[in-house]
Amino acid sequence: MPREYQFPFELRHLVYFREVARRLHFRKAAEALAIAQPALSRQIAQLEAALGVRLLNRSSRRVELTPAGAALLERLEPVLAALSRVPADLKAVAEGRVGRLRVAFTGLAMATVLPDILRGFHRRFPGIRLELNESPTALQLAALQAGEIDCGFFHPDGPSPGIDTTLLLRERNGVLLPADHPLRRKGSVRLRELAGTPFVLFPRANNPGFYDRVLAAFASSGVAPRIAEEVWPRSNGVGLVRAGVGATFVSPSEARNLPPTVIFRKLLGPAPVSTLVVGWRSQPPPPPALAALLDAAARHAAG
Amino acid sequence: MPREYQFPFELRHLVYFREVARRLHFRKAAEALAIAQPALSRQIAQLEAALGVRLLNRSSRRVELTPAGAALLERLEPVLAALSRVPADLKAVAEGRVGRLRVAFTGLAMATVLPDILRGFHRRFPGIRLELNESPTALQLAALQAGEIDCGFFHPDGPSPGIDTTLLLRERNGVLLPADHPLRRKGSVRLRELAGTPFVLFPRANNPGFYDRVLAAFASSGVAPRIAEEVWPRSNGVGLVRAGVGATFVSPSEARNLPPTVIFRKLLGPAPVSTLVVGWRSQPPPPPALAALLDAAARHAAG
DNA sequence: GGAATTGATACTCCCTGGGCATCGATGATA
DNA sequence: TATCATCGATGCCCAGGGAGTATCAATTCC
Repeated sequence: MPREYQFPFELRHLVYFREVARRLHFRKAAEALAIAQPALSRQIAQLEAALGVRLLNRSSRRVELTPAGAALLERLEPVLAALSRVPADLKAVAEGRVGRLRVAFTGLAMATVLPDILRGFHRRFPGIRLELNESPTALQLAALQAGEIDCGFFHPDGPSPGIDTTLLLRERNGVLLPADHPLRRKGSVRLRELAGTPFVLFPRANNPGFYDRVLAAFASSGVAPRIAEEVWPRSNGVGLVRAGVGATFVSPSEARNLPPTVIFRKLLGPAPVSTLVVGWRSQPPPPPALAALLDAAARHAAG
Repeated sequence: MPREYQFPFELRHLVYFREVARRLHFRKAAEALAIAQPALSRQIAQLEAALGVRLLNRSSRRVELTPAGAALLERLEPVLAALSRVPADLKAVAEGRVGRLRVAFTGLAMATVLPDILRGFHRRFPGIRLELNESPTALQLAALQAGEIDCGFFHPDGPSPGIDTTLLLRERNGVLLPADHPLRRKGSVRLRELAGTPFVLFPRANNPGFYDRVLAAFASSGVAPRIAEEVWPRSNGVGLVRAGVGATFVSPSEARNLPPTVIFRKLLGPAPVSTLVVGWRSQPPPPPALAALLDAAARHAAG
């Protein structure tokens, strides 16, 4: 009997028993298992002793299952089948062929680079299930630290300890104006010209770095911003602009995917700068599936 | 690494790994497993080598699961849980507390003793699932020999090799007459008085012993039977009698459960005798669940 | 910077699984 | 009916390897 940690038997006993129970013949089963018949007899006897139950009625001419033996065989089949798949499955997980990635992103990420990155990644790694959740930068950083997500697409406000990042996007923002805005005829505008225009921004806590860059741009233009609304996620800001509530800031990449019911104009002079990175825990090093996604992101940024 | 019969690991490795994966702490896991920490480290290393995959990232201060380790833990939980139930389940099967019995019976058995036997048995062994199938005697004997049923309630025609039986019922049959039969006023009749009455019998092959006893009873009464129909199962014969097709033979026990739309009369003089037994394979000896059913049947016959 | 804690390693012991030879039992065959 | 072949069980031995003890190297905390 094996040392008892929890089970009074070992996988060996179960596999041996299954072979005997299938063939109802010790010698043939032993041959199939590539062991000698006495060894098999002893292992079966051990298993019976460990369970305190007779599994096989055997004369020297016939071997047959007891009800308990039949019940054991029945229960064993699915268990052993599941275990036999484990090695190949784990290899696939380790190599990144199958698995799961928890990915967080901001609205800007989804409006710009993320769809392309995911499309290419999913084509090359169809076995990886992505769990995508929109989330503001601050929450993404906390979730990364806590190990709740594997990577995030966010807008960094300086470096974070233990988090590595790759820059994906760094763009001077332009402004998004309602279709009936007085400056709609101009090809580009200056912040100073927008002194009287109400702006749609977002809660500072969700991305303090960019929020402060917005205020800094206003300040260096010598105007004070009129903040009409704060809205989150940012994608809803476009609707407010279309509704004529005010203007807002968007990056050129984002503007390309907006309908012509709103007007995008480049900013001359001071302008807030959006940065988008993908970030992940530096320790432990990214497992293969994550490494593949990060690689896809980096190549998208470069190409 | 264990000798490779099929799996590159043993249950021990899996249980050890689960403990470490749950606690993320080798020393505490070793303590819980009641082994020394070095032994645990080595078994985990072996498991990783066998799978060709790193399961845990460990520094001397932190232990964490790799994606492959997380996948393994996920797959292990249900498997180990299923295996941990096996010993108790098999014990229950071996003791006859749970299980399955395949029981065949004839119409007469169901019309007489079987319901009582089953009611008592099921109350005392609620864990035993009964699979009940009506089947003629000859088929029951073949099914017993082939191991397709565990016991049968049938009408033996002499002893069968390898089959043990217990007598449950041995009754002189009476006759079942249509309500408008000329002899309906008599309290009992003789076969000789039924010379002109057509009879509803059954295919001889389904119970040749009883069939021949019927013919013998007619012969010793000096009359030749008029056979109107042969029908199977026998319960349908009652319907034909009620329809006025003819008379048939039934045992007094069976007659007690028949509606007053047909008339049962005892037979004086020669009469066929019905015997009902429960039979089972003599080798191997009946497992507990079957033994309990056989015991219930025997006690019903005695009591 | 020292101390404590953690997982890994070196070495040893001995338990136990496996092989070989053989036995007793059971049908098959002549 | 006597012989033979085949089956599973048993006795004996060997060696592989699992577990224990002592110790090491690395990391973190005070």
